[in-house]
Amino acid sequence: MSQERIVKLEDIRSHCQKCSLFQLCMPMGLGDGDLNKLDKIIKRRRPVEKGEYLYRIGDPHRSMYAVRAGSLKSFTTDQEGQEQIIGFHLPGELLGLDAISRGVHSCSAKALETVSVCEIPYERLESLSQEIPGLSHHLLSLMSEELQHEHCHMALLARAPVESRLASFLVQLSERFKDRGYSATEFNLSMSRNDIANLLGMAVETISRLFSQFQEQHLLIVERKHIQILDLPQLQAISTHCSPVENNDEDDTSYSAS
Amino acid sequence: MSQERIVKLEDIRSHCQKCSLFQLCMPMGLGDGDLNKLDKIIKRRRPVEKGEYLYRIGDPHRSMYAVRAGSLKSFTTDQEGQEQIIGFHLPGELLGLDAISRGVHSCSAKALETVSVCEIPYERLESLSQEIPGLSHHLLSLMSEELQHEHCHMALLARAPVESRLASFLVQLSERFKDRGYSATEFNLSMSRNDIANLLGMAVETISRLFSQFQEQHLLIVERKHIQILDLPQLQAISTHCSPVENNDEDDTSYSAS
DNA sequence: CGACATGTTGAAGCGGTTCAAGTAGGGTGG
DNA sequence: CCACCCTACTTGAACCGCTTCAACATGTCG
Repeated sequence: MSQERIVKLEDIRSHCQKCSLFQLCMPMGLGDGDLNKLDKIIKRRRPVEKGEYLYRIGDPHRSMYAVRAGSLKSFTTDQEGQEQIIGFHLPGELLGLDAISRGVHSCSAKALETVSVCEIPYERLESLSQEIPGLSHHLLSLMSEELQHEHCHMALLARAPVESRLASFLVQLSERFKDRGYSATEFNLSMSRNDIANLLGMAVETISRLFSQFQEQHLLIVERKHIQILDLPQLQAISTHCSPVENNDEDDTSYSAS
Repeated sequence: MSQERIVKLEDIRSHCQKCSLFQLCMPMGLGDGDLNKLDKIIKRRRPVEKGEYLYRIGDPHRSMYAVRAGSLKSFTTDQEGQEQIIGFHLPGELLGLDAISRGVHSCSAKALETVSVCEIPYERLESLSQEIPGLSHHLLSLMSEELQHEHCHMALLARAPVESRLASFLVQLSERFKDRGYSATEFNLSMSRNDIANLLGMAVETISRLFSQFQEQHLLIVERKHIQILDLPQLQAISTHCSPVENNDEDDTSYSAS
């Protein structure tokens, strides 16, 4: 059993470096010792099936999660039970950063397909922050990135015409897939048209029409969930970029964890 | 000179407890020693005049700010220079939490009127986090609250009709003023109609029409910048609340800084 | 195979924008 | 102090982008 435990840790570590927790661990340049410490607090969970919740609004769970495989949607619910999708989470991305202030989740997370995640308890992560300098800064950094992204999305919802919204969505997906080593021009949508429409603040029918329109313009080929982007530059031209600050790809490297 | 310094610290501390940094310091139950440590890293700045920037997109400034008096707007700028307002900042509120990930500000902050702020350098705040347990958690908590608020705003932009948007905006302002000891039903708007329209993703003309409409419905009295709310319950009914999770007013008290 | 969810396409309607004109403050210079 | 201007705001009317409604098509799953 002791041996089984060791094997499991090895397994997690290799996964961390390759995918899920990459952005959580690597930018800080953790040593082997630190990586071990982090490994030890990570819980595994049984896979979450399509349609099941990872957590719901109001759940007291004090954890954050890293997606290992599959995808999820985050959404809030208004007084009438209407859901508003905040975003989608692909493999290698983190979620659950919203729950810190009140100790309860302020949005729900539902699996779009079978999902496997690593669970990282806040409390243990926070006490670990005392031991690993830079971890705390990194958490703040992650949240600030999320804030930044939501600022862009707000600009999209407030000002952009529908074509720009869908184009932005597709370009952004493309970039995320590319960053994770997948094709930037060919991928499957794990979410329904309804979910896309909800995220972008428009009607489902409009999404359909736009996909058809984009196809007629030879910007992409769409067949149900499958997307093949033919003219990424043109899609980028249609989309709206909110931040004129160019990504200098430095990320956190300029900050030396003291 | 040493005496002058002491007086200044006393001054800051009294200010912190009363207004600006209240939400930053108090929820953690800082002792006198800790409060002194915090006081020491806070810089004063000369007042920022109306129309001047506290910081701009791309500025490398690694600080966060607490508003002592006056108000500001935060906004991003898209490729065509069009601004999208993220939010307004009233006395006692913090801003600049966006700049952590890249080390540069991802939005600009401009004074709507003469503003005085306290500046808190990140780096010194972070090193202070090592000394004061709970400070780091509190920063995360503040950011997560901001995320939560933006989720609501996204739902507003994506789904709500214009009446709900303006009503929500007014109700929210009312609550913020109330929380700070001002009247919940009578206040002055420091921002222009244009800025409100921008924040809520609509045309200036629509804002004007809605103010007139609300006045005809005896929900409020508006005279230029001055707002007097007559029927707050009705305004709340018109507005949309995104989170069904009731504010239990516990805030951070349930979390005992270990 | 049938039933139900999901997606597509067309046509009508409307909420909110855009355009245009007019009003009111607030600041400046004579 | 008034005349002036300029910006902020208001109000009306036409227009249009997108939604809504309706019908149909296509998968998908029991």
